[in-house]
Amino acid sequence: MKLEEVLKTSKFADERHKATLNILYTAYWLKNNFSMVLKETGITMEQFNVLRILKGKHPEQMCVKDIASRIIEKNSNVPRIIDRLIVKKLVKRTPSKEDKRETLVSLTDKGLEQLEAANKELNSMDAQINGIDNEDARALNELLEKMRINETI
Amino acid sequence: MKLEEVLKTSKFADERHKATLNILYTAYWLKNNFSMVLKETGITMEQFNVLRILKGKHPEQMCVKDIASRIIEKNSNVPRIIDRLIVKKLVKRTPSKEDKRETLVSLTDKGLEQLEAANKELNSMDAQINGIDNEDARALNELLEKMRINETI
DNA sequence: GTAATTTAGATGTATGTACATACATTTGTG
DNA sequence: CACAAATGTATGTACATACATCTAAATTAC
Repeated sequence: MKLEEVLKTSKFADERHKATLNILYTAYWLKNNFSMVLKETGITMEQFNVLRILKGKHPEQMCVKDIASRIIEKNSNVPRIIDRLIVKKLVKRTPSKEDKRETLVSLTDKGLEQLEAANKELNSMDAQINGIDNEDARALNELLEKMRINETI
Repeated sequence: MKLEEVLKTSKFADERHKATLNILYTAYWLKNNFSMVLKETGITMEQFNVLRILKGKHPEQMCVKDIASRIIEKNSNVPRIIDRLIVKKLVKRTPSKEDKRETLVSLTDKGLEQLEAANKELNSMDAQINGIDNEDARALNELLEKMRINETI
């Protein structure tokens, strides 16, 4: 769907302005689709992201700071996301012995299980709704990284 | 900056998967930059968006539903964003006479003034941080709209 | 070796999102 | 006209974000 239809307006100053809004809307659209699928498994997208990051080191532990550095939304409050994952018994949290300031977090068996179930569903959803192939995706990645050329954050 | 550096990982299943994360991150990056500029004027990006939409009809009024249909994040709670703009005296809200269910909202002078000041600063920020030209932007818009080919929301 | 600084994480507050629900008003249908 | 359904808006709750501040622990500077 064209952005003009989505936002019921055609008042874009130029293609650059439209691209900015288009990225914001596409991210919203992606998040919405992901969230719908994840809802069935009872976790939010932010919680899924933390589980996904933990899987990268599984069965080892990661400290909160390491998780935070790999998360997309850098301002996320990782300790609070972990709180909710603990309640659901998807991760466990233990104080570090080397550095007593740190908290170490790792996936539980249940967490790994739920993550893999969620991944399966997300992949099949993505295959259905995402209309680009790997070649398009490569071009898209180049353009996005070109846009962020003056990385300020 | 490459996404690999941003997320401190290179574990992308393929270019499509990377593109998904790249869009999410670029939207986050855009929002963050916009928010930083808007912070000086004391409004959030969501509040700015409502002001921007109202300006499209200024000095006429818009009902809440019309505002909601033009906003990017369709699940936003527009009445509550308006609440906060009222407190800051940037918009005013009056009950509709034609349809007593509706609430009509319009920019105040102060609202218009703040909006234009914010726009000036946002444009100069965009010129500094956004590394694409209009031709790139056109390609980007095409790819994003191709991605959303199976619009489900 | 102790004070100052930095770092890791937790927590409080304001704002926003996602979603369910409530309520008044309008519209459609017999 | 009556009454069910749809519509426009507001509100409550759980979760998340943005950001400031706090505590404890580690690092550094002198």
